[in-house]
This record gives sequence, C-alpha cells and structure tokens, in this order.
Amino acid sequence: MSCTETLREQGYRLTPQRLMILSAIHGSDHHISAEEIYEQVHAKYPQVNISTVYRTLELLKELGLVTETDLGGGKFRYHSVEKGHHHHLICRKCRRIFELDESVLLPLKEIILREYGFKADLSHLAVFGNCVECRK
Amino acid sequence: MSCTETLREQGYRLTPQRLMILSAIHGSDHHISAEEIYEQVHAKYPQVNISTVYRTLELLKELGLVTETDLGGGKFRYHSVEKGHHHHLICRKCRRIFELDESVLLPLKEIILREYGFKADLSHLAVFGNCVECRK
DNA sequence: ATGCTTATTGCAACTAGTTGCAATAAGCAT
DNA sequence: ATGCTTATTGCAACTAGTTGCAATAAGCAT
Repeated sequence: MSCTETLREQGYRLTPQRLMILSAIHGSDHHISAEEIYEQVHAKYPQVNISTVYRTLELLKELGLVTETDLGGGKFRYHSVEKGHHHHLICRKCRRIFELDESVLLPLKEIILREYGFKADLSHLAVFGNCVECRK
Repeated sequence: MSCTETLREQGYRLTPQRLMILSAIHGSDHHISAEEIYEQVHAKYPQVNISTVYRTLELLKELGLVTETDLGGGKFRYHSVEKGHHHHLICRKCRRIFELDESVLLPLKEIILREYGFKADLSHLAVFGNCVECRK
C-alpha cells in the first residue's frame, strides 16, 4: 500500500503540501533533513510554511511511513520506510557512519517482547560509539 | 574516581559553575533536565548562564560522566553514570516508561564489536514502542 | 602573594523545532 | 456543481539548545 493510500484510508486529507513533502522524501536517495524538504517544497509552492513540513513529518512518523533518525550534526534526518530497514553506527570521533545489518537487532527485539511484553520499534536505530580506526 | 578528579586529571578547570552543576546532577534522584539544573544553580549564583549549563553537560557527556537520554517530552534528561547503567522502554501511546535490564543489551554489544569492530556506547538507551497495555 | 597564560564564562544572536489560533480548503452529502 | 463540516494550513510567537567573541578567572610558575 502506498503512503497516499495509507493516509486516505486513515481519514487524513491529501493536501498538495503533504503530497509534495512525500515526493521530496521518496525522491531523495539519502536521509533528507526537514530543512531540505522545506527548500524543495518551497521552490514550487512558496507560501508553504516550515511548520507544515514538521507537522507532516510527525504524522508520517506516527503512521510508520517515515523514520526519524538523529545521525548527529544537530538536525534529524528522515527516510522512507518503504526503502527498507537499516540502522547506523555513528563514530563520535570521526563522525563516520556505518550501516548496521537488521539481523543483528532481531534477537534483542524478541527478548524485549518476550520478557517485557513491549513491542520495540527499532525500525531505524542510531548507535553512537567509537569505530575500529578511532579505537586504535 | 570522582567526577571532579576526572575533570582535573584531564586538565579541565574546576569552576564553581561546574561544581554546582555536578552537585545538581548528583543530588537529583531522577533524570534531571538542563532547565532544572539551571534553576538550581541559578538560585544560588544568579548570573550563571544557561549556555554554561549546556556546555558543561556536553563536556560531562564526552568524558562519560553523565548520560543524556531522550525520554520524550521535548527535552533531554541527564543522569550520573556513577549511579549505574539502566535503559528505558518508552510507550509511544501512554508515555509510560519501563526500565530495561542491562543484561538484555550485552549480547547486542558483543555482536557489534565482533562483527563491526565498533565499540557501541549503549550506556543509556531509550527504546520507543508500544507497551503490553497499549497493544491490547 | 603576584603575574601570566589560556580555558571558561556570560552575553547576545542565532538555529531547529513546536504550538495556539484564525483562515482556508479537502472531500463528503446534497 | 454547491454548500457544509472540520482537518489542515500559515502565521507569529514561542522553547530548547548552540555558537562566536570579548571579558574573566583557574591554576600554574615565579
């Protein structure tokens, strides 16, 4: 099911703002920031406000269509869930980012569910620490 | 080794501001916010600026003396590392917070170290999701 | 105890993100 | 196609946190 279908199905309105924000996120091949989304949308439709971008991102997060990740650098980055789950290891020293395989987290998710009855949402985890190089 | 000893050993100066911020963190039995620390310090020493609080917190984080956690609610909360490691499961619906045992995360840490050579800093993890009650 | 170096501070101006509210427009019923 | 309801938007004012820079003071050498 596409994002627009999910929105409509849940009773949310398909405004041009929302459609443009969605297409900015889907069109981006990297993790896009709210500011970058705003610039793209604003270029086509100048009166759109940044608060609409933030509100839409919050809605998309709630519906599980988009993930928000703190990759460092002072702003959150957003990513379409459709494009697949992945996680990040972020080195505090050199700031480099490594991808972490999904499979590594599945056992943890299961333990938390079994022992706490808690359905953990680890859809886009960012783990800070020190990488091989910087530990030498 | 105490926090003040660590600071001095690393060549940082022991200013009254830093000592008061440390004592506010140590004196707190819960996870204290920057604003709460500021209020306590400001009460005794009114010209202290909030930016000094943030800068000191950043330093203490870097030295591994204090952990910063996003427990929801729009502000970070701070906690002395000395008081022991623990983690949180935060329900997105009811906002309740459950403590997660350290042991659950150790296998994950080991896998990340073995497979990626990455020393993950999972000293104070916050995992969002849905709790038993809210999943019914 | 005094002077000197330089880390640290307070200040002011900034950035990312949030919120209340009146105006607008999506999308349903007719 | 038109009107109506109410979710959504834009705006302005806000909050949490950050940054550059000149003034200050910690703590070392004398």
